[in-house]
Amino acid sequence: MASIKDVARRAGVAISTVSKVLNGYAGVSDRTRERVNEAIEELNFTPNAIAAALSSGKSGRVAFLLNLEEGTAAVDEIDLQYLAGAIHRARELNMDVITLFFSMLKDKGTAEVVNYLKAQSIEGIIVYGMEREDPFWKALIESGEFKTVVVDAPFFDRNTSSVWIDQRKAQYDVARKTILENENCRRVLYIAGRKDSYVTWERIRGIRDLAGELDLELNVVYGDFSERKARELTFLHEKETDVFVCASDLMAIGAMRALMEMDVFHPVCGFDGIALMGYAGKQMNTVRQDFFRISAAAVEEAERLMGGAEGRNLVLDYELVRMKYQDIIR
Amino acid sequence: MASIKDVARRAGVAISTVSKVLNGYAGVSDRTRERVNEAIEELNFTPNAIAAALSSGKSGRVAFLLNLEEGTAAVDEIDLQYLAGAIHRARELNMDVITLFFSMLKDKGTAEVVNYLKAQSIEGIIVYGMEREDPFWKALIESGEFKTVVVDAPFFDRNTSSVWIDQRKAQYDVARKTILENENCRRVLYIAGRKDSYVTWERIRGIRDLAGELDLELNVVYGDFSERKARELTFLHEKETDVFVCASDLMAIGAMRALMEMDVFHPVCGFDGIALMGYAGKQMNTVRQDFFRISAAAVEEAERLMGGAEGRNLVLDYELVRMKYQDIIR
DNA sequence: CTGTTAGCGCTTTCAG
DNA sequence: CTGAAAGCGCTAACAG
Repeated sequence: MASIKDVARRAGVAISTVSKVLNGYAGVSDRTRERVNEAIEELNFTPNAIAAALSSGKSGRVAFLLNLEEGTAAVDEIDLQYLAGAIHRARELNMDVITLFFSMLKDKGTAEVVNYLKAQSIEGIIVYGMEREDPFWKALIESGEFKTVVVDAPFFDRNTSSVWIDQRKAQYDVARKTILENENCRRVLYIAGRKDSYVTWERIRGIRDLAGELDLELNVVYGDFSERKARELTFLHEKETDVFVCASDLMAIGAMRALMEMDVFHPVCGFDGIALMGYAGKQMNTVRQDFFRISAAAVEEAERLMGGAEGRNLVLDYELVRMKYQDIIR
Repeated sequence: MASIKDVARRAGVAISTVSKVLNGYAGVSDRTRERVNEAIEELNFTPNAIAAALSSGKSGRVAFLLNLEEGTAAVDEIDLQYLAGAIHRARELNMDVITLFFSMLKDKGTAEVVNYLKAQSIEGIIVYGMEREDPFWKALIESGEFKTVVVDAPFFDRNTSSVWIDQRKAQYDVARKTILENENCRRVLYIAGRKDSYVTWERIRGIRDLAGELDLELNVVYGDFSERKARELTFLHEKETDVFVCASDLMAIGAMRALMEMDVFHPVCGFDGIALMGYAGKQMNTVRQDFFRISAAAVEEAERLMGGAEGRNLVLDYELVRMKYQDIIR
């Protein structure tokens, strides 16, 4: 591989000049810049990212921390979209993302993890699906060692940003749409997610807003994001329920299956907009979160923080959609 | 962060000695080694991986190249297991894996990609799902610039290894089991995968072996790993078929759905062992490939190659299983 | 605007 | 067995 030295020699300039050109710094005459670019071209030179990182002390490396649960197809889809979004955007921004699994770290102490990440020259962390009370993350964030972007949890400070959609409003919207589209929807069963999840609470607030506004009879139960549990809860509460509002598509599928088995109809709505939903064999309203874009935004936000910006709460928008059967093609 | 210098000073030795201890080289007395280790301990020192990489010219970095197709839940599951396996093993081996998507590279020329990877100090590549005639990979591999591990394709040379299960035998086994467990299975519809996929041909050889041995009437059709196509093919051929042997679980699901819709029974068997299979609502035999382990093996193999070993063909084993309904939990 | 120079933290000869 | 010293390829003052 050609090095910056070769380029400098070829262009007849000093390596610092080449460096300036490479990094787009001012203070290089057009003619010199041109000659350098020519030399770069001719030598097919690409700067060595590792050397640049060591020298500048800036690696542009972000750890992408996934909290993989037991292999579940729906979650796989979401996680993989998160990953794809992050990797694509990172590539565009010339950053490195190092994918890690939470399970690889959680049994270690904060100090050890901080050490590991610093040894890897990781400057930023992107965390998905943080839980309400998560001492591990809290400690890591509060160590102040890393720029952190938290996806789907409202945690931000000087060097931490949060990125998510307005869960409360989204839940309100999708439920409202579903209820207004159908007759006789006074009695709502709200199948919420896991209690320890931040989004769960936001979404509950959304359905509560709606219940207050439309004077609905609201029953909140917890399905823990499980299809099976949602199915069971649906059987259990069918008699006293008009409409089933679910905090995830997977649970909505569970609810719809139960209804199909009982051979009764009630409107159901979901949340997320996963492709797997098609398996319910019906249509339903849902909130389409663009995980790819959310994740891309998280990477951008990480870059912003690494550039010295202050943390903030970044709220992205969402879409209400009616999902139909989708063929699953491999 | 403490540096090697701090450790050296604290232990009262030279940094080169510390380096030797860090890398487990011989030629350090026990007493010195001990003192160094103490100092490391006390300073909570972890060597800077970037500096080590720059200095030694060995980054231990592997690009993990996923060929994501249009988001399909079943593939998501497989890809994520591949990814998880690779990342875990890499962490254990103290390697870095950089996840990349094929789609990010395929529109670039080989030279450009080689350059990019080298700039990132990537020494090894792990490729999944290479196709039969893939000029891009062929060129990349033949550039000889990287140690390559090819998963699920029989491509190996001096610095390329292939890792996979014996697809031919696995297909033979699972079909044999299914046929022997059931009566009247003389007429076999084999729903193969994509023609451009290596595994497709191996699996076809497997079913051919069996057809020859048991004197079956074999009809091979191509379902392209698509559930929908398998479903259509099943409708089309039901009359003249006794047993449906599918080259993937997803296609097996498609076949089973068609049979359920026609309200007829025929044995069906699949391939892969994905969890999604439960959605068929029935049981079926399948080949369980442990994607996690395959991927871990691929990473190990990459390390072996980077250590100077020669490429080889590594064949892992598999399991025949009868999959049942699995709850999908988020 | 351009070039010189001193590192970044570690590895790796090579003398002692 | 131990230590001094020369880089790895690049960045970033700092002189000119």
